[in-house]
This record gives sequence, structure tokens and C-alpha cells, in this order.
Amino acid sequence: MARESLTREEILVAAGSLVRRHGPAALTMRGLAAELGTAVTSIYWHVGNRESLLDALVERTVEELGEIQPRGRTPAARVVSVARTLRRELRARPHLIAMVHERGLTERMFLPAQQALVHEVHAAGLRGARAAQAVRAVQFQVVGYVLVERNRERAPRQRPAEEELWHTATAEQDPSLARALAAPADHERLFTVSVRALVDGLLRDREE
Amino acid sequence: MARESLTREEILVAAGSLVRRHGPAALTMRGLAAELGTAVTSIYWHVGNRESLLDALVERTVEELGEIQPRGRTPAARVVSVARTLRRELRARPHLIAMVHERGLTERMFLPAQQALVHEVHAAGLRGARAAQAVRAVQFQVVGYVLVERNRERAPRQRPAEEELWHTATAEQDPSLARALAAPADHERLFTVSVRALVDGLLRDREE
DNA sequence: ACCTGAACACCGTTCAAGT
DNA sequence: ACCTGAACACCGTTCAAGT
Repeated sequence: MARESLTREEILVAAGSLVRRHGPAALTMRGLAAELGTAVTSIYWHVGNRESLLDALVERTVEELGEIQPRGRTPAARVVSVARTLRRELRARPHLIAMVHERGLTERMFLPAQQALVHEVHAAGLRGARAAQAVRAVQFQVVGYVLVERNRERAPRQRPAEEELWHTATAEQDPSLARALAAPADHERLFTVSVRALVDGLLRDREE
Repeated sequence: MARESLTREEILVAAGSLVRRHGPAALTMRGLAAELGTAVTSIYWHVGNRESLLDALVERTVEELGEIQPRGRTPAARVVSVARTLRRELRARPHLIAMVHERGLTERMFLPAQQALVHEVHAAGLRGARAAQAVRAVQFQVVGYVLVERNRERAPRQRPAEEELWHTATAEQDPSLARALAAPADHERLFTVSVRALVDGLLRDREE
């Protein structure tokens, strides 16, 4: 008994929602077919196979990440806003981002952001290789930060735990450092602080 | 017909080599058994199941990354050497590192490096939260760099290609920047330059 | 043009049976 | 203590057949 008009879009939406919530391993063709109320083979007609279904989800993700709108009065503020937006968007779909990464498309995903950054860095007076360096520095910072951050959140209880490890003795008689490294980082704040510092540093040094 | 004395170690070595070369997807229990000349079920006796076999490989990777030996005369040079060593070790086993990452063990993997960094940062005169910040900044930089870098190398031919995208017009009349962003980055050099700049910045500012 | 079930060649894992 | 083959419940994919 057929349902009416299964569409490629419908398949992508269902698959996307599944992958977003439970990761790519949770996407089985049979499971997806059951959820959609069709035969497994119907899905094949619309999307080819599992791999190209995942490719389509990745492509969609790359496009969504491309819509970047810098905000703020100064170039520095706008660069920071791009970084913060990227971080938010990346964190909203970790599994899909990991798949973009696996397929080696991260760079392409970041091209629109790069364009925006070029504009702002130019507005701040940087030119040439120096400007390129600044753009890449910000990009690396955001990607690296999100990855490390997500990792910290997902990390299983560690042995030895950080609280055990970072006591005054191991921190070489620096209790304040031990406290800082034992505590879970305030990622929201640390990210903004880091990006601001980096951007200020990159834009300030331009008269060297 | 049995082979003599299959060992857990032998299994780990064969599985590790397989995963290193072709990634975890290439590790099938049947394939591994064939390569070792045993029945599939013998492997189960030694390692439990596929998942804990992968866990063991990950555990081994974490331990290998823990052996860090700072080199150089100044604290700054030793911090840079730790960063460079980490990068090299990470790049030598990308699939295994990705698995460490997936299992949320990256932070634990970096603990020995953190310890080494704490020592050097202290030697440079930093203390407390500021020292902790410096340690984390270096760690984030290395991880982020390796990930972005690997991605660039694996990226499929892009459309539009960077050479197309970054011409004088899109680079806002900055031909030198267009050239810089269109060219593949010299990662070895860019990494060292970036880390040096970061470390200098972190250690220099200590009298604020 | 779109959908279907049957069949194929793979998986990881369990288990009772061997030595 | 260690190894085995058979069997189970899953996969993704193909294909001939339907409408």
C-alpha cells in the first residue's frame, strides 16, 4: 500500500533530522523507510544510495553555513560577530559538521565567511599577505575552538579526573593555576575573550 | 586447522595497522580474522567485541601521545617544541586521533602535554589563571591547526576553486591578498610562525 | 515516472560444542 | 584456557516486476 508522492525533499528532511539528533550511524535505509512509511527501495529511486543521501545532507549544511551577516560598528566588532555566529552555527549541528569535515569540505564551507572576513580586515587597513594571515588565523581559531570545546563537553568522566590531577603539587605550587585548570572552562566567555584578543592583536599590529 | 597461540597483542597490532592505513571502516571482524588466519570467534575471546577492540586501540594512542619531551634553551622555545611534537604525532595517525576525538578523550590525551606546558609557562614567569589561559591557548591552537590542515589536504577539488574565487576583484582590489589566499598554505611554516607568535604574545604580556 | 518484495552479499555477535 | 562452525538478526544494494 503506497503513500502519496514521496519526495526527495521529504527524504532529506527526515534523514537530516535523524542525523542531527543521533548521528549518521543511526541512519539506516530500512529505518528511514519505516519512518517514512515506504519501501526501502523507493528511497533508492529518489536519492541513489545511502552515501549520496549523506552527501546531500552535507551539501545542505555547507550552504546553510554560507549565510553570514557581519554585525557591529567597527571592523573588529564585525570580525568578532562573524566568529561568534560561526561558532553558534557549528555547534547547532555537530554531527553534520563532522561529516562535512570527513568529506574534506570544511574549507569550502568557510569560503563565504572568509569573504566577509576579507572585507572587514581590509576595512581595518590590513593588506596583502598580512590580511590573508589574519583571515586564516580567525578561521583556525573558530574551528579549533569549537572542536576542543565540543570534545570537553562530550568527554567521559576522566581518570584521573582533572580535579585530582590539578592540585597544588602537580601545578608546581600555584594553587590559582590548579583551580583554573581543574575547573570546567566557561567556554562562552573564554571564546569571546580569545577572539577579541586575537582580533585586536591582528588589527593593532598593522603599522609594523 | 588452528594456528599456534593467537594473542591479544597480535590482534591489536594487526587491527591497529589496518585502522592506521585505511580507517576504522576497513576493520571488519571477518577481514581481521582472515588476515590473522583464525576463526572470527577467536578474536572475540581475546578482545570481547569490535567496540572494545577499537577502544583498546584508542587507549594505546592516548598513551603514545603522552610521551612528551620538551626541547630547547628558553621556555618559549620549549613550548614551541611541545607544540611541534604534538602536531607531528597527531598527523602520524589521523584516523586513530579522530577516534580518540569521537570518544571524547582528546582532553585526557593532552594532559601530559598540559603538564609540560605548565612547567614551561611557570618558568617563563606566568602564574595562576593567566598561566592556565596560556596553556589552553597553545593546546587549542595545536589541535585546531592540525584539524584544519588535514582538512585542507584531504579536500576534494573545490568548485569554485580557490584560484578562481580569489582573484583581484573578489579580493577587493588586493592582488597580493588574492594570491595569498589562492595559494595552498605552507603549513609547516605557517604553523611554526603562528605558534611562535602566540607563545611570544602570551609570555611577553606577563607584566600587564 | 514511481513503487514494490525478493534475493544477494555482506555485517557483528552469540552459543553450544569441541580440544 | 582457547578455538571452532553454525546460526541469528541485522546491514546496503540490485533487480525484475508491477502500476
